[in-house]
Amino acid sequence: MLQEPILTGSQNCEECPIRHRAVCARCETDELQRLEEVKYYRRFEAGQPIIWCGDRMDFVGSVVLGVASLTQAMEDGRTQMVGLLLPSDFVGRPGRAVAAYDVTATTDVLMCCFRRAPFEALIEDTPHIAHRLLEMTLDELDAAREWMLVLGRKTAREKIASLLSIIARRDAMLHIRREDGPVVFDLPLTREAMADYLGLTLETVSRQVSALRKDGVISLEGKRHVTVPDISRLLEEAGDDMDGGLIS
Amino acid sequence: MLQEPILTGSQNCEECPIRHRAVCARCETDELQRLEEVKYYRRFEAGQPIIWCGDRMDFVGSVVLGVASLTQAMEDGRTQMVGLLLPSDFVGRPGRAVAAYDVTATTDVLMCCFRRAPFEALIEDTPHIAHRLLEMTLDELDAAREWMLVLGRKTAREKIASLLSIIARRDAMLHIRREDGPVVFDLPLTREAMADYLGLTLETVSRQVSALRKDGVISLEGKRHVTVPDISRLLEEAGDDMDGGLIS
DNA sequence: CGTTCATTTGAATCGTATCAAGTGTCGTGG
DNA sequence: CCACGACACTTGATACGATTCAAATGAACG
Repeated sequence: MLQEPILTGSQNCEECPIRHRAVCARCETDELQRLEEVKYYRRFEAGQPIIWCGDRMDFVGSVVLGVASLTQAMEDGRTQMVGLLLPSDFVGRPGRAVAAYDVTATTDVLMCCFRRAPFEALIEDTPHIAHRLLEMTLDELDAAREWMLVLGRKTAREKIASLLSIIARRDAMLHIRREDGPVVFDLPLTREAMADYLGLTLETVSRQVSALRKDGVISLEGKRHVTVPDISRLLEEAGDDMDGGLIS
Repeated sequence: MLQEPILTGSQNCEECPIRHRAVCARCETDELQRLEEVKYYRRFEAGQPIIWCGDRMDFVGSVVLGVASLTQAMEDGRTQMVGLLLPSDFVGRPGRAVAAYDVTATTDVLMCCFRRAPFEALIEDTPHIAHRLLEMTLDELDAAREWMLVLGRKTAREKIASLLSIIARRDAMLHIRREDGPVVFDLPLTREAMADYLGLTLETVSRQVSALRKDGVISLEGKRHVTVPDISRLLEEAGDDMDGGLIS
């Protein structure tokens, strides 16, 4: 398991892959310097916990590389994913010392961490950071609400199609691609994680993925590599009618 | 329908019932004055739309009195409530000109509105407002995530118990009451609104409310007035084990 | 008194969960 | 090189919970 992928933290903010999307996006050079003083990098292997619910948090930070998940659990073991953390997403809540959710590395993850106390002080007197954080929080709230519609009202098949759409859309934002060609991506989630995301069992996830494959909505190579020949067909299956618009 | 209840907008912020919980909570007197310059009141009758999804928004604002709901709809009519707006809750997203959700008055509602453009300018140079808005948005995000667990993983009975707990908890925050006495409140929602909140049908809501009544978890006078003899019993039914703690 | 609307209740159906078994792939150790 | 277990995933049979469709009840109002 001691592969060393691209996870070497660039110490330099200017070259950081999330420089223009993370909480620091709007910072000027001098503001970045103040951030760098309280920042450090941490790596987590796929499957490893990043934070346990109830733990004291001595840092907040950004996902730089990889995928992490925010989950909530009931005592009897039922769990629900409540956030999918992709590169540039923020972890932790300023002003809160104790974690409210479990955070787990879904793939190998590189986090850019800020010591909590000095970061909170920075928020107070750096409007560029506070503003960006507000903007990001509003975006997350919108995402959470879209997700609520999925959880509350969509069928299993629609839920799977919705999840695939979300991942496809994100991928479309990163890798530039032709307008109407097939979309190709790797699922960063196991069937179980997909189930926790969608409020289903892993068996139902498996069945519905197979069904979408049989119906030609997607095709698979291996278990994780997905090709979507016609993205608007997938969106139709998801029950959304935002036709075509990959860039939200 | 032309009842005129307590919905007379106090023009004076100092006497406003949500003065210390709304977006203006942290404002100093001079900051309040700048807000007052761009503020006006609007009333909405129960059942009336406040904003339609896709509408241009020329204001943002706070719910002062009453209950409103934020809902998302699919083309085929399925709808999911994604926010329950109580007094002091904020409506609208600074920086966004077009409404993303339908907003409907569930009861009679009094809103304190701010013209959008000047309000956005105020955010820029009034850290007290920006900060409070961030704090409120983070709270809403937490609420949305708790709700996602309810939608994704709880049974119909647990969903109803969860909703009643949430309303009971809110009521406990407003009306001071003895530590361990019975909790009494009015449901501000119809069975259909409850169903839209919980991702159920109204028939299932009705059945589960009846079941909780038969099992002595709650008692009803009329359809809407609820008495909870033992709040910890209700929390147990909700599947939460936050025992007793009414104040979160 | 009749209409309307919210709610309740009943019976049948359907979708997803549950329980159980089986497949395929990978890495390890004999 | 093959047997082994571990793990992720698939598939099947059955059970159960919530939906659907339908009808009945009750309160509010003109």
